[in-house]
Amino acid sequence: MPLDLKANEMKRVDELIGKRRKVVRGERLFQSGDKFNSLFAIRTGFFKTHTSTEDAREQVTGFQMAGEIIGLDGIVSDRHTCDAVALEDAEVCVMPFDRIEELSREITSLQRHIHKIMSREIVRENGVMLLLGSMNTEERLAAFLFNLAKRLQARGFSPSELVLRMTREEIGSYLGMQIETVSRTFKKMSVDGILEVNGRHVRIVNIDALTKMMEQKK
Amino acid sequence: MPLDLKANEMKRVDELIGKRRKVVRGERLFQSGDKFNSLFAIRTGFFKTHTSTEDAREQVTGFQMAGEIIGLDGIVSDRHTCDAVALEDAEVCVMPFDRIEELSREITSLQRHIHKIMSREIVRENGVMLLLGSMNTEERLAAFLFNLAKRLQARGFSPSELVLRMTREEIGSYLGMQIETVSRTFKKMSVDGILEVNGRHVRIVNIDALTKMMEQKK
DNA sequence: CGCGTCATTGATGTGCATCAAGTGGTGTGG
DNA sequence: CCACACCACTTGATGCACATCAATGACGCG
Repeated sequence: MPLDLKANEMKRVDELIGKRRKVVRGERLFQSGDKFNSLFAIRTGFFKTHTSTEDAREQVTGFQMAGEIIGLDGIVSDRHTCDAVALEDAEVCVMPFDRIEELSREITSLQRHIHKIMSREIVRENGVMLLLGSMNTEERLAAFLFNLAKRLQARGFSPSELVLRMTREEIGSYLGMQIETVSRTFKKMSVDGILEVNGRHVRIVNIDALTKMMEQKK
Repeated sequence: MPLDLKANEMKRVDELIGKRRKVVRGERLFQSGDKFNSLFAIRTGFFKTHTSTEDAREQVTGFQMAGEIIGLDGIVSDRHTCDAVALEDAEVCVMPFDRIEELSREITSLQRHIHKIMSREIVRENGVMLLLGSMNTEERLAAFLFNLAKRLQARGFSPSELVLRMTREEIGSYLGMQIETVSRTFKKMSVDGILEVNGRHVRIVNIDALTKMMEQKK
């Protein structure tokens, strides 16, 4: 999201996001129970976040790519309530939340920016609830791919050539379906001429059919 | 959540929440597409929020009771993205968001408070995603009732005597299940001696069994 | 280049949706 | 004040979408 600042403000925001941290593939940026100190802005790489229950059940709650913010879950209780795992080597900006609050008291546009980021996450999760609560498996996978494509496009990548960074299992967890069902649904969509699927390489052949598939009647 | 203020701060926050609005049962407090101006704090009554798609599909995204805040979805795009409907006659405080931001630039504890409210909503939605994505119908209903009971208890009501303000259909929409399944699951839990169910009057007889039911293995 | 992880594919089972019918409670108008 | 209509809910019968079980195939990377 855009955030226009005056030169002197820019400088102060820059120093806020000065510290960097590298996270190698498979490593956790934070995990449930960790003390919350900072938000993280992804510079490069790809993450998943997931919650887990005592009985070892896991639910992937989101996939995040460059330019997105993770860690918002930690604010409410000063502890993180989910895990963030790098799905490929990544680098993040560490943004101490105290400093964010301090600065956003002075820089109105930053304050608004933070609020929008949090609101956007709420709206995003509303969308996932809609997906999980009322769509069948085909619609879910279509919505998932469409969303990925849009985000890649916004970053200047091709919206039709996707390289999935997550396993079928992680997709399944996110979409509330079993790994075999994910696989079969990919197959069906490729038989139907909507996708070309080759492992983690997915090409969207018919974007119109894909969008229609998201809103098919039950 | 607690919010301790000095006397002069208190006064200013008080005037922020000065304006009231009554919403009769069935009426919408706001709906998708409405311009976003204010957050709403529920003084009395009970609400549901739901999203809808073009193809008329609806998903209840939450039920809110006295003391809770609604409208956070509107911040990101300056428009509401869901509907808020009163399930019983209600009164809310109208809190202009501009004023909230203004004040929270001056009152640090208010600023933190707002951030926590938004983060809490994010965490709550994570929980719903877990529920929708990985629990069976019994577990979902158990989790739903347990959550309601906790919130009522926090407000000084009995945690075992519930009067549901929503229909079976609304419960079903929230939990991603059909109305008949909601009904049958209530029945089963009452046969199992966990609940006593009489229409919208529900008594939790065996809270231990209820909590165990939330974490049964798949 | 071999081994383990990830993905595919087929066969079978089942939890929940769907279809269908009926009950009870509540408000309304004759 | 009763009869009717309407709505929310329940209950039973049936079907299907997706889970589960099982086996094999194909990478990717160390």
